[in-house]
Amino acid sequence: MKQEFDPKAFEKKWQDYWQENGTYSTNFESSKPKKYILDMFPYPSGAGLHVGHPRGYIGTDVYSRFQRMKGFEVLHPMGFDAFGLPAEEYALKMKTTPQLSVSQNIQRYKQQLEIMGVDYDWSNMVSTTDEQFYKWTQWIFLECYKKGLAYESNEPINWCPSCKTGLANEDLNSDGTCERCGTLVEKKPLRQWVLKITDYADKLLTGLDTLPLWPDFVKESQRNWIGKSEGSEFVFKLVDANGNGLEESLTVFTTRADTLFGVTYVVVAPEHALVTNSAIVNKHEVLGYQESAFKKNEIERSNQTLEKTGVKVDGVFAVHPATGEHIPVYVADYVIGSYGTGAVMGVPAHDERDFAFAKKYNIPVKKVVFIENGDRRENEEFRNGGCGVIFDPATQKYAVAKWNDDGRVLLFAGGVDDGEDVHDGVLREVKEESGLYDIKHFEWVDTAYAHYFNKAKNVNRVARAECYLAILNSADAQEVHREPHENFELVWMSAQEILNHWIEKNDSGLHHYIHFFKQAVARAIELGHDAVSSSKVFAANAFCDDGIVELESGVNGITSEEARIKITEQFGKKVVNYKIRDWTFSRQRYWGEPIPLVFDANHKAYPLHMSELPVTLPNVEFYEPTGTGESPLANISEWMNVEGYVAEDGSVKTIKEGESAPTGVAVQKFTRESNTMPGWAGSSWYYIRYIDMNNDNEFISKEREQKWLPVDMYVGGVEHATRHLIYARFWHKVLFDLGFVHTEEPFTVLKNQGLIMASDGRKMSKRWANVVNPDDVIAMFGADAFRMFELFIAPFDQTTPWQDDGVVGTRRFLERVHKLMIADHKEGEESAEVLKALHKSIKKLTDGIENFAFNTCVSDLMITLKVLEKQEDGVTVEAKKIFAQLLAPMAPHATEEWWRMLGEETSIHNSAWPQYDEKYLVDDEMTIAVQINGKVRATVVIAADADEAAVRELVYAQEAVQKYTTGVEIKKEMYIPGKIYTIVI
RNA sequence: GCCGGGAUGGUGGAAUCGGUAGACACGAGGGACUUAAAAUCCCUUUCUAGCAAUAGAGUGCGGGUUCGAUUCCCGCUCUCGGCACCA
Repeated sequence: MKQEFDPKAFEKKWQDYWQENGTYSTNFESSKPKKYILDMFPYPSGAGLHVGHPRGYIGTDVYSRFQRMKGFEVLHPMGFDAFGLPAEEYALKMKTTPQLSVSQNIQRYKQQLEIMGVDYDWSNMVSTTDEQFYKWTQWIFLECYKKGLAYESNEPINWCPSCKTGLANEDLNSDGTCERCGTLVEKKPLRQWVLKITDYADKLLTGLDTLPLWPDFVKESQRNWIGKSEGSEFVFKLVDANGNGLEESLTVFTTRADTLFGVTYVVVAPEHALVTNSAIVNKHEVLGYQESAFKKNEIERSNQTLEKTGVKVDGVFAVHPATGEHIPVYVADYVIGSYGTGAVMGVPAHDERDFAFAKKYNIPVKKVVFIENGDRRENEEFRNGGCGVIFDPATQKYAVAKWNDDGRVLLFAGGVDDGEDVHDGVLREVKEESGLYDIKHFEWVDTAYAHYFNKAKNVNRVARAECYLAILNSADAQEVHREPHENFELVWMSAQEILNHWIEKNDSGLHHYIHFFKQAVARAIELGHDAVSSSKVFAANAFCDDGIVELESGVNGITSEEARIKITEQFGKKVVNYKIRDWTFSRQRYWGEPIPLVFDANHKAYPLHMSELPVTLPNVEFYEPTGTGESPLANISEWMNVEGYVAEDGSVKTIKEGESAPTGVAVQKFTRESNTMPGWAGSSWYYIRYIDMNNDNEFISKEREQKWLPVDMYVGGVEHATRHLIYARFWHKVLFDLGFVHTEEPFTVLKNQGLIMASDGRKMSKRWANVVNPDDVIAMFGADAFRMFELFIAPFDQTTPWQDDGVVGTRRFLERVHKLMIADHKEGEESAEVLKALHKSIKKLTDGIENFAFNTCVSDLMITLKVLEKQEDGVTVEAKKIFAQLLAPMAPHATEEWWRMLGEETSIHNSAWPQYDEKYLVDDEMTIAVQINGKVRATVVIAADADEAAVRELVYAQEAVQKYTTGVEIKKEMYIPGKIYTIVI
């Protein structure tokens, strides 16, 4: 053993030793309990790994080493996801074939992982591009096909003109550009295979509730992506300009059935079938609009700030399902053709988008949902009433009642007598209370329901209050006779002053006044009377909250929730909608798994027989995408065209050279499906294959599946929160329903490693020239120091910047450990101090590694090392061994070296994880902080079993305590055992 | 806009069944060793005042509960992520 700590001298040696001796190989038939620990396998790009990538691999490496030492049979495999666009693009750029470049990239990745000393068993590695692997990817596709989950479609799909392939929704950025190249995708009708993931939408959603050990944000992202929305559908019959019924009708989807009576128009997406209806009078205009809408790209269409556009459909009217009213029909591209029914009911009063549209096209706004203020109470007495917002155009001020007792400012308001018309009643009250009789315009603005307690009468009340806008002709006031309890006077204020006053009061009882007032002012501005109020604060808008719905105008209403149920039952039906779309599974590219189907002369599709798998990719020189909607494979006639026959099970068997069909079976010509699968296919099930890599007969044997699934710990990047993790869960659930796997979910625990940013705060990227290469760090500091720093840098799941000069800290630590290890052993009994430090450390590390709290584990070992280092007569060999074992998962090379040096003959990584003994953990004395008025003024050290009286005596013996307590009255004191003695003076 | 995280020294971060804030590490400053430098070792390092003892302030901001709040409650700000004209 050298005196110097020299990682270069032993790292490679042990890496070779571990591989040669199968130190980490998995015994699948072991009787030990299993732990399946999995990394999201990398996509081997040409750039290699930077220091951010291995963070997750190091985390699972530590975790799997720990579990192995704890006695589990561990499966911690690694592989490569290498089909798909990026690999093909890279090969094209390098003027080579993807077969070659992928195998080179895999070699490079493998090397980089190897020098980190990660505990993969490389003899158990998968690549999605291996024929023996994708044979089973094709098999799973066929199972989906046979179950009716794969269908051929010619619907317009996302087409990337640059990548020359169709893409799934999941392959797009949120702005509608291609995730690969940033090009705007087009909608293009294309023959394609689609997987019915929507059949599993509900299972994918409810399954999330069975995954308590997944990060919440991942589950939330998936819920968003699936986008379940429960609502109602209503059918609007259509009539022509003469009121004659048309054959077609219009079905709309809404989550706000309670607003049905507020519908003043209906609107369809440009894609909607109605657009081509023969009854339309302004066909030219409507089709022109459709064309211009199709030309808009996703960015333009999805830009909410963009003004809404649309065209009225002349000659066709919709019949309101409840009122029978004939209402106008529009085409507008703010309606999404692919969601719901592609048609919506327009409720300007209660939907912001409809409001904006209605304002632009002068469509009436009809309010049917009214704000509800305060909590519902028992035995409420119903009252009708209202209030007035009084505006004097001459002074541009509003009249309000200022109460003399508390200075509050309120609207002029009053109750309406039984039998009296509300409009007239409120007008009368407003005049009488304000004394302002010369009103030229009096208009209803809104209604509210307010719950309150009337102190004077001692009753709970709910008031239906109508708010009116009153525009004065003149502000001459008549003298008002007020009752003693009407202790207020009229004051004039600007709209902003009144609003500020109410906002300051922060009185929930005023909420509906603020709601009323804003609308009244907005209306005054709209009518051209108020020219000074800020239009931003007083902008007219839609009321989109739930409230009270009046099914008949002016009649006491029901809640939105009740109304949705009632209206849906009466006029429509309940419907559930999902945002998630079926999975576009065809790629018009070379580098992917061929879809194992063939077509006969009539383009009837047949699955290939199991014996035909794998359908291998032909090796070719040219594989550029064609852009025609077929993959380059379509041009390889010797591959495309096969002779075969339909077997008994309906699948097709091809006839190879020297073979012939069974007698009596008709031989036909077939053409292969030329599309290939998307890059996500192989990664949707690879975790299953690791368990039974070399099984030629099944994708996994029943026994191994039963024993090894599900994955116990799955670790990877946050970027896979939706796509990969939805696809994999989807296939797993399909395999579950087919009886091939026994669990409904594939991954029990999911953890995401945080990103490591460059030290400049940006993402590490060639583009910014800020990439730190792990090979360089390892060359300088050694693999163990690198690994430890990756663990130490921050909590595992937290994004954090890389620090170039940080690795030196863990390197120094290892050098100090080395010094300790090579020092002479202490003979005889270990000191109590060392035992206590070690056992505390065992406890801390055991909990810490289990919880992925690696950063605090590293720091804990540093603290423990300090205790060991300061022992003047050294530490025993047993203590050194325990310390090495604790460190072994994080620093596998150095600890292996020390372990052997200390006389062990088998690998430290197969040794048993140390157990702590509670008896070493108890302290014999405790430190109590003394707080005086909440501030720590002293600490006392006393025997751990001291009682309160003893503590108190010691506390008051402290000079620092006496300084504060002498001659002062002690108001309160208490002792929180083992922690705090607190005194209040 | 809706939903979900986060905010602590010069830096990365530690401590949350409420109980001595700043562990551990980097960096910085000082010292030892050395002809010198590197490496190593020791000391200091939240801010303000003070030679010091010490005092005051302090966990994004404003309130509240409590003997005591980084931790719990209410109201905000900023920031990162997911979804977004999804009716």
